Amino acid sequence: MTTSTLPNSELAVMELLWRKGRLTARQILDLLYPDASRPQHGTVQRLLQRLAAKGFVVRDRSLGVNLYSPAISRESYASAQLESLANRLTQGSLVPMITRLVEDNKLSRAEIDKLRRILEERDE
Amino acid sequence: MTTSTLPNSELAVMELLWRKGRLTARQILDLLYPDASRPQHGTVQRLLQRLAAKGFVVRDRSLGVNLYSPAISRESYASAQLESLANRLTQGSLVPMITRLVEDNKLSRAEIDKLRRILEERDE
DNA sequence: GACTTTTACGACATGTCGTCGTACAATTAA
DNA sequence: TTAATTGTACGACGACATGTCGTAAAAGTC
Repeated sequence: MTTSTLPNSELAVMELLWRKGRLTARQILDLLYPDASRPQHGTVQRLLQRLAAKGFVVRDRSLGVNLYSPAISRESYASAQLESLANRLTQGSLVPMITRLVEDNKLSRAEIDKLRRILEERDE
Repeated sequence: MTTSTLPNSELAVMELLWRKGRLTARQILDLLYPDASRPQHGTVQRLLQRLAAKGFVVRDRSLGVNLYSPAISRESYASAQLESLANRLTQGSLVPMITRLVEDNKLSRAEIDKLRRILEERDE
């Protein structure tokens, strides 16, 4: 199951779905193009169709209108991307990347604390 | 400084440079296309040129031939990609991604231990 | 039944990727 | 020092991805 990387436009749609949970195409249109002067219907429909084809959204046809919801959580997508990054660059390990971030002080104290807590839970 | 994401072919070149440190175009050609039947010179040269344009490789012209070496370490590139991933998906935080990986048992005990050690060093 | 909304999808312009080939510069061999 | 070989730069292209419309058919509403 190769979780592909989504292009910006599709990610923007997922972003909305992740935030709101469940939307119609029209709602997405309104949120995505608030100042819509032109009829971008097609665009949204296309994006939704591509996302459905990739298995990222689920269509609920039971009502008259299609309701779209995420088929994958943000965390799943994000962690899959992280895994794929590690596989591509550092033999699947997170260690080199995180080491570097720590050395470069890219992680806040709070972030480090949270990470430590998470890692410790698996370690009783 | 937007560290762009490298396409596969360019990443393959960087992979060699990261491994070997410093190579001529010809060495890269031989390593990249061991069974080279066709004259892929141009391809490698093109890739190298694009990488140079993006600032990923350094050219050393001092000798007759160009010597190419990485301008960015694997760890820098990897951690920059990780940062960009976090910014795009989880408000810049690694916590949600790593939490998910831990919950899904995607991290080995060894990996978890290493990460804990790294995080603790910043914490005396 | 006429009008509006929704859906599906073809089309396309633009851009990136991976690859060649060719023209020119530099090196080496005769 | 010419000729042959090797190295460099870069234009060109097909293939495919991306972002966007438009339109035609299906569904729902008045």
